[in-house]
Parts: sequence; structure tokens; C-alpha cells
Amino acid sequence: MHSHAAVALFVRRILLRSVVSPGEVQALSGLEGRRVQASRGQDLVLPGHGVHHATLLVSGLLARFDQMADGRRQITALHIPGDMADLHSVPMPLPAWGIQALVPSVVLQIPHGDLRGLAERKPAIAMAFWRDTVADASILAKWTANLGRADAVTRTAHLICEMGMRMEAHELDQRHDFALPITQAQLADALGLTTVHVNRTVSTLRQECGVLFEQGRVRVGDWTGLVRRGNFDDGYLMLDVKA
Amino acid sequence: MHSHAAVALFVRRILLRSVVSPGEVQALSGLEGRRVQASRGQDLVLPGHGVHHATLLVSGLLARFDQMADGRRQITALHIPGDMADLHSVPMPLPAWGIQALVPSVVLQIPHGDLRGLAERKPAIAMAFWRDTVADASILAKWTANLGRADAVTRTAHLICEMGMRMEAHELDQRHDFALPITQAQLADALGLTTVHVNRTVSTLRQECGVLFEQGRVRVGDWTGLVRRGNFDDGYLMLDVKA
DNA sequence: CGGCACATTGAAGGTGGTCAAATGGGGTGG
DNA sequence: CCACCCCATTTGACCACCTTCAATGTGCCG
Repeated sequence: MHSHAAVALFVRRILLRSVVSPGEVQALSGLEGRRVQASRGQDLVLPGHGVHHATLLVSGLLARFDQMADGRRQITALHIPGDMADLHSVPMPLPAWGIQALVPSVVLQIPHGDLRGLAERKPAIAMAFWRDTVADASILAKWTANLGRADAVTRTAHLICEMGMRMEAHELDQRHDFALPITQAQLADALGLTTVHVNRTVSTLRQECGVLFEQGRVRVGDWTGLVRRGNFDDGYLMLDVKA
Repeated sequence: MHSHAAVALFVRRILLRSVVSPGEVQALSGLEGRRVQASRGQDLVLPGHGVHHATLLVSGLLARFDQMADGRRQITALHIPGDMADLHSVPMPLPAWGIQALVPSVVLQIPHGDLRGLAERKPAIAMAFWRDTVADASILAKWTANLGRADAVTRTAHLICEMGMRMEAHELDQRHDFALPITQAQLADALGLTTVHVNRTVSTLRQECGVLFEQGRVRVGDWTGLVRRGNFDDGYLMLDVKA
């Protein structure tokens, strides 16, 4: 995918939740950045290190993560193409989290200055950016709730539903058949489980809801069953708000 | 505490992380809202219900929470006086979360329109609000990481350190002796544990680090030990960024 | 063909959950 | 002023989900 196509994806993502004038859309579409290739497992942003650009994912899969003292990681967000993985860093350039490529990925590093300038000149864009980080926080809150109160199978089912819905909402794929090139170890870091238990959990969902992880894609045989199993309600994704 | 004093606290909280001109400080200080008294356990905002005001805590203790299908709750944030518990709702007036008073509390309900208007007229204030919600999200990410990867005692120690540091940073109390009128059942909802296990965990911390919960206050005998026990590093609280 | 990373399976153990009951404290009403 | 009740805390016994440790299977790529 070309860089400007990624910017277009990002703009579409913004338009999903915010009303922005044509002129402002154009200003957004004109954003440019440095194209960077990341290898599998590479850290693009290290926890506690300052950054001067935001990371727009062009292709691949990114994870925002927090690191424990002993090096173990907890993934706190997954990002698909078109996502600005750390729009947060615009108002807060010294993040506590890091960003990692889960597969070989291409990103566009967009200077904070450009984004901040845009936000300062156009209040509607400032509000749209703010809204985007709030939607991100809403997802994070749901992850927190699931980690605290849902068991392994429920959590896993919920995550699969979430990623399917997001892929579909961003018009990248269909909810029951979408790209998610993630290993079980990486899933474990996202779900707060061990690799071994993720394996058993995935196997349960394969039997119960026809969930298949194959060749970097997820296919869901029984979507309704999976939604029920994961107690999934997409309200928190903020997909139908328009403000 | 008087309402205008609460607004002053809020302004000070904003100034903790953002540089704002005197004129803008004055505009912020002029914010007004409806004063509302909440009883213990009362829900001020219900999950999935629209709101038209933001909730500034004057006195007491608030929790943002997510609710499971069976009614069990997971607290995703604790708010102390001076906190705007749902500044998020300004750009996103249909939140998936709810807000609950953990003790009898007084809040100021500030109309979204006033806050949005302020943000639209003053880009620096828009940025300051955005920054505030990002700091909130940073705390949320840390909770996620701890729920996913830290055991009960570590999580509890971490939460106590966090609340102590926040109380001190907001100049409400000292880190080793501060107001936190929370029951063990409420702590359980915040820590993703059961009441019974919170009791055992708190008892462990009482022995190991001299942590006492008494009359709505927390006193910490061995702060350094507690920090070590909770793997606490305050970077994620974003207390020393100024932008 | 060999190496490596990932997936899968088995067995045993531990952290935290569940169920149940006792203790303690603060407020209210008799 | 005491009795009572409600709620929170505390403790014990048992159980289960998930972890840990270890080994085997499998697909991809050099």
C-alpha cells in the first residue's frame, strides 16, 4: 500500500467518528511523513523515550505495550492499517508505553509539529483528534474490564470479535474473515495469559465457535456464537457516533 | 469545599501538565456547573447513556467502571477531588462506561457546551484538555498491564502507590498518609479480585510494608518497600511533563 | 536435509475463587 | 443507654483456572 493511501485510510477513520469540513479533509489528506520499514518484533517506540512524530500504520500490525521490570510485556492495544498508533503522543511526547511491530510492517512517521499545527489552526480537527484518542481509551477500558473480570475463553472471544468489527468498520475485511497475523505468544501478551493457555483457549474456540487461525487470517464459523461466548457488545468501539 | 474551590483545584490540575496563558486560566476559572450531591454507591452516569455535562469531583471519591452482563463491575479509574472524571465525554457524549460515587460525594456538572466552546476558542485549552485525557489513558494502560501481568499483592501495592502519588501531586495530602475512603469490596472491583482475596492481600501488605487502612485513610509505614513491592515507577502518571 | 520458530499436548502445582461462617464496628431505635 | 441490625472485615476449607515445566509435533526457509 502506498503512503498516501495510508493517509487516506487514516482520514477515513477520522471521518468515521467526526464531522469535518471538506477544507479540513484536504488539510488532513495533505499530511506527510517519513516512511519506515519495521521488521518483525522491532520496537518502534521505547517506553519512557521521547518521540517527535506520530506513527501511522501503513501495512502490518502494531502493538502498544507496557513492560514489566522483568521484561515481560502486556500489550494494551492492537493497531491495524490506517490507525495512528500513538496520536496520544501529540499532546504527550514522553509516553510511558512502547510500540512494537508484531509482523514486518510499514509505518509513516508524521511530525508532531504538523499535527499540532493542524489542530491549532482548525478546532474541528483538534476535536476530531481528541475524539480519536478517547475512542482508543474506550477500547482500553474494555480491555481492562475483561482482564479483571472475564476468564480466558471469554477474553479471547471478545478480542476476536473486536478485531473483526474494527476490520470491517474500517473496510479492510469482513468480520468473520480478516487478516490478523499474530502468534499465540503475542496473543498471550495481549490477553494476559501464557502461550500454553492461549493454545488451549484457541482450541476451545475452534471447537465451540469454529474459530480458525490460518496463514495470518482469522476465520469465524459461528459469529453469533462467538459474540455470545465473548459477551461482546460493540458499543464501546464508538462506531456509530458522529459529532 | 466550595464549588469555586473545586474549579480552582481542577485548574491547578490542568496547570500541572500544561502551559496556559493567564487569560486562559481566567476563562477556565470562570467555569460553572450544577452542584449535585451523590449518596454512597449512587451511579452518576450509567454505561451507554448519553450525557451533556462533565463531572468535576468536589469532594468524595468517584469511580469510572465497566459492567459485565451479570452485573459484576470492574472499576477502570479512581477520581479524587479536583479531577474531571469524564472530560472524555466532551468529544464523546455517549460513553460506554459509567461513573459511580464510592462514598457520599459532591460533584459539579459542567455543561459540555461550555467546555467545548472554551476548547474551540482557545487552542491551548483544547490541547490542555486533550493532554489531560491522554494522561488518564496512560494510567488506564498501566492498570491494564498490571491486571494482565502482576499478581494480587503487586497490583494492590501499585494502586496504593499511585493514589498516594496523585494525592501528593495534587497537593491534597502526603503520599504516605492520605484519604482513601474505600471498602475492600470496592478495592476488589478496582483490582480485579474478590473481596476475600483483597482482604488477604491487604493483610500481607500490612505485615510487609506497614500499610494501614483506617477510618477512610491509608497510612504507609514503609513507602520505599511498598514502591519496590508494587514495581512502582511514577513515569506513567505524567507528573513532570510541561507542554 | 537440518534448523528454528511456532503450535500442541501432558502432568503437576499454585494463585486466587467460591462457599460458609464468625467477628467487629457504627448507627438507629427502643 | 443498651440492643439490635447492617455492613464491612476476617478467617477457614475446598476447588478450579491458569501457570509452570517439559516434551513432542509441524511447517517454513536456508
